[in-house]
Amino acid sequence: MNQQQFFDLDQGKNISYINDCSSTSGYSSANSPISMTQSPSHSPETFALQNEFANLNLPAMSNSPSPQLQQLRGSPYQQPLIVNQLLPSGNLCMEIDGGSNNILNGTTNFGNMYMPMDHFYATPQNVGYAANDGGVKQEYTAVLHIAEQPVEKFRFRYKSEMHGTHGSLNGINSKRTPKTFPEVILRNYNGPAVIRCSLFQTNLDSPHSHQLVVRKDERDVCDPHDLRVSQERGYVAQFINMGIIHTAKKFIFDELLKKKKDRLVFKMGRRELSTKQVQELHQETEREAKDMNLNQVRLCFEAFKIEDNQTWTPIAAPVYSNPINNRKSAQTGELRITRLSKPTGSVMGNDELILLVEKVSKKNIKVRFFEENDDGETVWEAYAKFRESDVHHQYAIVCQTPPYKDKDVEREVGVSIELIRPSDDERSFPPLPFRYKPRDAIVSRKRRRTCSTLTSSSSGSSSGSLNNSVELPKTVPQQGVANVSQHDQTISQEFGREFHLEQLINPESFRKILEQDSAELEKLCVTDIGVLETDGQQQSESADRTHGSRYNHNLTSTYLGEIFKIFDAARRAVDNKELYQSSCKKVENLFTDHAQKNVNNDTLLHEVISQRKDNLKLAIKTFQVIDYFKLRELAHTAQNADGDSCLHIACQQDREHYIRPLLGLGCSPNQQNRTDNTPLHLAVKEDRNNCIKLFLDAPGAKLDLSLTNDDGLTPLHMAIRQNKYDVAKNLINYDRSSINVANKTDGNNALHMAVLEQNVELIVLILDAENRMDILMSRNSAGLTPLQLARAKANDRCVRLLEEVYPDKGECAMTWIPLNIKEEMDSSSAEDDEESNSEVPAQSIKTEEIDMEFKTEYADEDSTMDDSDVEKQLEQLLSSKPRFDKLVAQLNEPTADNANLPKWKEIADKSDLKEFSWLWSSSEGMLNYLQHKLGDKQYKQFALALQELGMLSASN
DNA sequence: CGGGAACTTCA
DNA sequence: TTGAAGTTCCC
Repeated sequence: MNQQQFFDLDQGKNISYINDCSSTSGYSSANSPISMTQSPSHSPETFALQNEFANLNLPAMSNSPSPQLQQLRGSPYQQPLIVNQLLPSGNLCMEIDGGSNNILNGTTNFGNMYMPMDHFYATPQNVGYAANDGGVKQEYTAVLHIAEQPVEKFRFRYKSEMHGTHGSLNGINSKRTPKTFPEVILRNYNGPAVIRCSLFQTNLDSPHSHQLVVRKDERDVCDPHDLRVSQERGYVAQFINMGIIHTAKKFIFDELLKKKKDRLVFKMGRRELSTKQVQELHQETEREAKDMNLNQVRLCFEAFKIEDNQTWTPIAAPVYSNPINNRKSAQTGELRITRLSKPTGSVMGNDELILLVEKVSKKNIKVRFFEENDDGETVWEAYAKFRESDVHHQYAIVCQTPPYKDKDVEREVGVSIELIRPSDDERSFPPLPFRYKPRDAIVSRKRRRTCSTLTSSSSGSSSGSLNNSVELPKTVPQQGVANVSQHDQTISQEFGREFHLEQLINPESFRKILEQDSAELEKLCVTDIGVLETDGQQQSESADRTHGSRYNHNLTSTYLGEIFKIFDAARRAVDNKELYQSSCKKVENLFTDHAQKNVNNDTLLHEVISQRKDNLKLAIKTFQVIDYFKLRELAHTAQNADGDSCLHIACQQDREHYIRPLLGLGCSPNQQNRTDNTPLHLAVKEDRNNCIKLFLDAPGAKLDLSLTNDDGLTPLHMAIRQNKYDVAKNLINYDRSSINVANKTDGNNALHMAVLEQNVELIVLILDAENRMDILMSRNSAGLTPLQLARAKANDRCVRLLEEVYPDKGECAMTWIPLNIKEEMDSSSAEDDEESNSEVPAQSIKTEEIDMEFKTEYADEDSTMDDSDVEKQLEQLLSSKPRFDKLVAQLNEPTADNANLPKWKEIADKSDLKEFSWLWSSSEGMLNYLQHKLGDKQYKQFALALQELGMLSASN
C-alpha cells in the first residue's frame, strides 16, 4: 500500500487500523506489511499531523520520532511488528523520558484540556488489569463519569462511504453552535492518566465489530482511542471527530475476533495467546457475531495509569455510554410520517387512511391515534388497523382509522397520529394532526336543529327553563311546546292506554294508532292550529311567507300546523267527499311546497322523525295525515337534497321505531342516496344494529342486498370490513345470494374480503352459506380466488381453513388461467351458461374445466421436472381415490416399534411436517395437506419416507 | 455535511 | 420472483 500509514504519536497506536490497509475486512491491518516496512520518517504527514481530538489546532504537537520509542514493541495489543513504526509525538517522547510535566502541555480544546497520546503496550508484568473480570473484583477509588453522552442516533457509514467528510459523532446536547462531543471526566484520581474510548456492543461487555474511527489526513484511525488527562487539565477527556464505520457482514467475524484478541492480549499483558485461548476466542466470537446488533453500539470508556515500566494499569471501572443507533436502519432509524392521505375521518372509524412514512419495518410498526389534554396527559388512544401486507415497500401504510371514543361528538375533534416501533418504543415526531368528524347523523341533526330553531332566541317568552328541551314547533307558545316534549317517549297518558314504541313496529298496532282519534292528540293539534289561526294564517303558498316575515316563525311548524288544521277539518266532515279531495290536494301541495323551501329540501316527514328530541306525537300525527290522505307516493319519493329518504334519516338518527311505520307508509327500503348508500348501508355504517334487524325482519320489505354504494360496497361488504359478525350473519341469513356479489372496488366478494380481514369466524360463516362453489371460484379484479388471495395475504390458519373446503384442496384454484384461455372458456360456455356474464371475470368457471386446465399445466411441468421418481410416484398414489384410501389405511397402522404410534405420525415427526402434525388426527389429514405440496421439501421428504417403508412401489 | 437513492445480495 | 436488507454511489 503506501507509506501514508505512518503517524505521529497522536495516532501511532492506531496506525494498525488504517482503513486502506490490507486485511480481510479491509479495515484492520493486523499484519500490515506496510507498517512493517515503513519507517516513521517516511511519513510526510508526520510533522503536520495533529491531534484530531484537539481539533487540529494545536501548535507544536508533533515532533520527530523519539528513538526511545522505537524500542517499544508490540502493537497496542499484540502486533509487535508495528511497534517500530509507532511514532511518538513530542508529548509521548516527553512522557517516555519521564518528563511527566511535559505531558501536561497537551492540547486545549474549547477550554477542555485533554491530550491525545499513543497507545502503549501492556507488558507481561502488568497483571492487575482485570477489573470486573476473571473473577477478580477490584475496588477502584477513581471513577469515570460521562459528562456528555453521545447522540442517540447517528448514521453508520460503510467504508466505501468514508471519502469526504460526513458528520461526526456529537454529544447529545450538541447544536450547530456550539457543538459538543462525547466527554468523560475522571474523578477521585491524582496524577496523569489515560482515558480510552472504544466501541462496544450494547448487550454484551464485548467489543463491537464496527469501527470507531477518527479521521486523520485521509485515513480513518480505528478505536481504541486514548486521551491523556491530568489534574492540570481537569481530568476531562473529550472525544472529537469520531465516526462509526459499519463493518460489512462478511467481515463481522474477522473484525470482532481481532478486537477481542487485541483486548485479551492487552489485558494479559502478553504478546501471544495460547492456542487454547485462541480457540476459545474463536468460539466466543462465533457466538457473538451471529446475533450481534449491527445497528446499535455504545462507547466504552476506560481509565489507565501508565506505570514507570510502561505497563498500563486500570484505575477505574469502565463505563458505557447510552446506545447509539444507526440512523439508516429501519430497525433503529427515525420514524417519521411524511404525509397523510387525508386529515380527517369519521368518528365511526374504519376510514381508509394512507400514511407515507420513512422506511419502516412492516413487522415492527404501529399507527397510534391519541388525544391529550392541556396538561399533556393522554386521554384517549387507539391503534389503526392494518396488516403486514398493507405496509407498502416500507414506505407507506394503508390502514383503517380506529373509531373515536365518543361517537356522538357534535363537532370535529382534533387528535394526533404517530408511528410507534414496538421493539424500542420509538415514536415518530412530530405527531401529525388528525380530525375526527361527527357522523352524518349528528351533522344532519345539527343542521336540522339550526334551521328549525332559528326563531326561538328572539322570542322573549322563553319563560320556562325548558327552552332547550324543545325544537319544534316554535309556532306554539313555549309553554305549549314544552308540554309536547315532556311526554315525547311515552304518549300513553295522552292515549289513555298503554302505548309502547313496539306498537309502532308491529303493523297491526300501528294501524290502530294511525286510525285512532285520540282526544289528547287531537287537543294538541287543535292547540297548535289555534295559534296559527289566531296568527292569521293564509293559504298554502302564502303561508310561510306571511309567517316567515311577519312572525319569523319556523317553516316546518307553520306548514305542519296548516296541514294538521286541514286534516282535522277533513276528518270531522266525515262524508264530505269533495272536502276530502280538496284537502288531499292542499296537503300534498303544502308538503311539496315545504320541501322546496326548506333547508336541504328536507320534507315534513324528514323533519318530523328527526327532531333532536324525539317527538312521537308529532310524528304519528304526521303519519296519520299521510295515511289518511293516502299520500304513499309522497312518502315513497320523499328525498332531500342529499338524496336521503326518510329511512336514511331514521337509520342515521337511530330512530329505529320509525322504520316500520315509514315502510308501511310507502318509503322504499332500497332507495339510494347521493352516495348510493341505501338506508341499510347507513345502518351498517353507523352501527345501528336495531335498525338493521328491523329492516331485515320487516314483513313485505323486499331488500336488495346487492346494491353497492359509491365505495363499491354492499352492506355485507361493509359489515365484513368492519368485522361485524352479527351484522354479517343477519345479512347473509336474509339473502344468501348476496354473499357472491363482488364489490366494485377490487372485485372481491364477501369471502375475499373476510379473507383479507383474516377473520376466521366470518370465513366460516360465509362458507356455511349456500352456493359455495360460486364463491370459492369467483375471482377478484386481480384474478384471484379467495384461496389464492388467502395464500397471498392471510395467515396460515385462514389458508388451511380454505384449503379444507376447496373440492381438490385448492389445487384448481392454484392454477392461474392465462387471459386468452380464460376468454375462450368464457365464450365457449356463454351460449349455454348465462350466469357467466358477471362483472367479475371468470366468476363462474366450472370446476371441471379448471381441473382440466390444471392437469394440462401440470403435464407440462411434469416434463420439465427433473426431480426424483419418488415424488411422481407419490403424486400418482394420491391422485386416485382408491389408492389414496389404501395409503390412508396403511399409514394409520402402528409402527413396528410402537403400537401406539401410527406410521404417519412417525413420518411426520421425523420430517418437516412435524410442526403441522397437531393439525391431523389421522393420516388422511396429512395426505390432504401434502396433496398440494408437490415440489416442496416436505413432499419429497414424505415420498422418500414412504419409499423407505416400501409403500411406494407396492401400491404402484 | 447530510441525505437520497441506486445498485447488489440475501432469504 | 419478490421484498427486504445490505452496500455503494453521488448530489
